[in-house]
Amino acid sequence: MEHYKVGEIAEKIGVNIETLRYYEKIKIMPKPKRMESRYRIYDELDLKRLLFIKRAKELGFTLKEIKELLNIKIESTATCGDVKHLAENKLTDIEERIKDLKSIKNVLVKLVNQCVCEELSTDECPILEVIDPKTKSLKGGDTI
Amino acid sequence: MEHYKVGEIAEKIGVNIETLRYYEKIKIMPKPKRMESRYRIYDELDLKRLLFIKRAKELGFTLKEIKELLNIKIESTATCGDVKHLAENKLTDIEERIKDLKSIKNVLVKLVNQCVCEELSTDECPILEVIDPKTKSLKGGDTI
DNA sequence: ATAATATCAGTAGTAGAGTACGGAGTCAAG
DNA sequence: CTTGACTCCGTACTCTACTACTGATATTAT
Repeated sequence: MEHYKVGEIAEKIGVNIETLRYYEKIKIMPKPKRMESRYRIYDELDLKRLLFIKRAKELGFTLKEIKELLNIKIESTATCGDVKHLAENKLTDIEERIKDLKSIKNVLVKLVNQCVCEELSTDECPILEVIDPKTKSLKGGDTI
Repeated sequence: MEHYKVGEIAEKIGVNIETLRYYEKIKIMPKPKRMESRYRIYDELDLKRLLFIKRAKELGFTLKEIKELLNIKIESTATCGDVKHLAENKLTDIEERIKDLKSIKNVLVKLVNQCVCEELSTDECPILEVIDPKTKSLKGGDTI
């Protein structure tokens, strides 16, 4: 099994070393094993976890939410049904994100293909039409 | 045309009044018209813009990026070709977001349908497999 | 007309997510 | 066996995106 020192893994995923210590502190990353010198050692699983965290952040999840996503299966206190229920909520959230991103994408596609930029009055920005006002905010609902 | 006072529109979209003043300050929202009393007045277009900002934020865009998205068509200094080029980059970014969200979605669907939570060892978290490490980070590229 | 409520502008404070700094211990090359 | 690079830990600082507070006007309800 590959293993890395903190500087190596930081380099590999493109984050600051301090970020790794920070993730450890807020418990989104587990405490890594240590060498005799107390240097941290990371493995492939840590690498995967960090890549997931990085991308999920870019996709708009908070570290708190990412922690929940990563812990979905470990919640041994919850019944399988509970976990299922919560996973379903995350799923709904993600489906809505995909839907809205697709709407934005469509507008950009039109913009790129037709190059309509000159033809639009300053007042009508096509991108404003993509969000359906009927979509209610789901904030404050269930969390996993 | 409908119009709203700051408190009304804040209520309508579910943000703090101060947030509206903040958005005005950082110029992501235009300066609104005023009543004789100097009270701000917002209209339907402002409402749409604010809904877009709110949702785009939830989708992981920064206010800076959202500003760029909203200004894509107004950049009259840029040639149509430039705008097109930049819109294409945004498009690529969004397509990748959709792709990765779909991967996460698939894992959650499996989780929900098969309720595999009990069957997995603590070590193997299915969600960690969704991000393809070959995907390079595109940070620092073009911005609009 | 007057109390309660809303808005004004400016400034200060907060939460989340890092990022930097400093002095000490560790390792690897010359 | 020392010099330079790496890592350790704790603490302090930064940046983004708000959020709160204040004392002064403005509007609205009774």
